[in-house]
Amino acid sequence: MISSEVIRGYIDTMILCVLLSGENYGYEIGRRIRDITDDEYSIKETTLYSAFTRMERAGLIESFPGSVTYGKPRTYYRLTETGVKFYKEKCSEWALTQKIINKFIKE
Amino acid sequence: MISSEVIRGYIDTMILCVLLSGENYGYEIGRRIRDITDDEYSIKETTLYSAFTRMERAGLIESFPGSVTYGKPRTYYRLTETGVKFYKEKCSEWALTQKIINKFIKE
DNA sequence: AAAAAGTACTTGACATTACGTAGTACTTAT
DNA sequence: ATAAGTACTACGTAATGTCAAGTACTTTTT
Repeated sequence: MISSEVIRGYIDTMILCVLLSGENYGYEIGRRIRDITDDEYSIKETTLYSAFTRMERAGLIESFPGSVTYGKPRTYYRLTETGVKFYKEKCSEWALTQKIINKFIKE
Repeated sequence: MISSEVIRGYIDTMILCVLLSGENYGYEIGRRIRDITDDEYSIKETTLYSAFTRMERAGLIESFPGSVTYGKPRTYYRLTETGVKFYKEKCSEWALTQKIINKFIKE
């Protein structure tokens, strides 16, 4: 399991990516992230939910109550236009980041 | 210029990489980092010097006063064995990080 | 000679972020 | 009835990168 100091700065991108394939709620988004990475990365619950707060405040996502319940009532999230734009910017930035960091990596 | 929230977690690796090619002092290390990245990343002075403090405390580097002066007296740094080991670990970790984040990046 | 620019480092405060700990609330499986 | 799983919340904390400002010393420019 990877340390998350590394992933820092890409938590939001991961969440946005999952939301690209449709609206979803916290717990399931967390599961999707674990699945997508083949268990190599698992986002902490607190990290996830605090990211939602931050991202909604920043206008990247919108929340709405879910109708189906199983356990505590779900809160669903969907992407905003700003969110999609932000995601695309992050993708470009990631290319540059890799390019830069790779210059300091050997073998 | 790239946002540094992204680079976070690899500042130390960059510094260690520069020190791999020989002992050096802060200001010059900063310049080397800028050069290596073709001006695409420039480390902030405070970031650099606070990294030295942290890394020396962690035993990754050792400091010693420089004999040549030009401007304020220089403080030189060299790698420790722990530092070299840490650097290698970071290189492996970077491979994994890329693999993980790339799963959330489109086009 | 004086002023400016460049080198080299220091100090203190701050915002952001990921995460630990703990707890709530509700449903299904044992 | 109990445990386990689902789903979220609240509070506090440590680490990190950075801003603002300043010190100290050398070389270049005017």
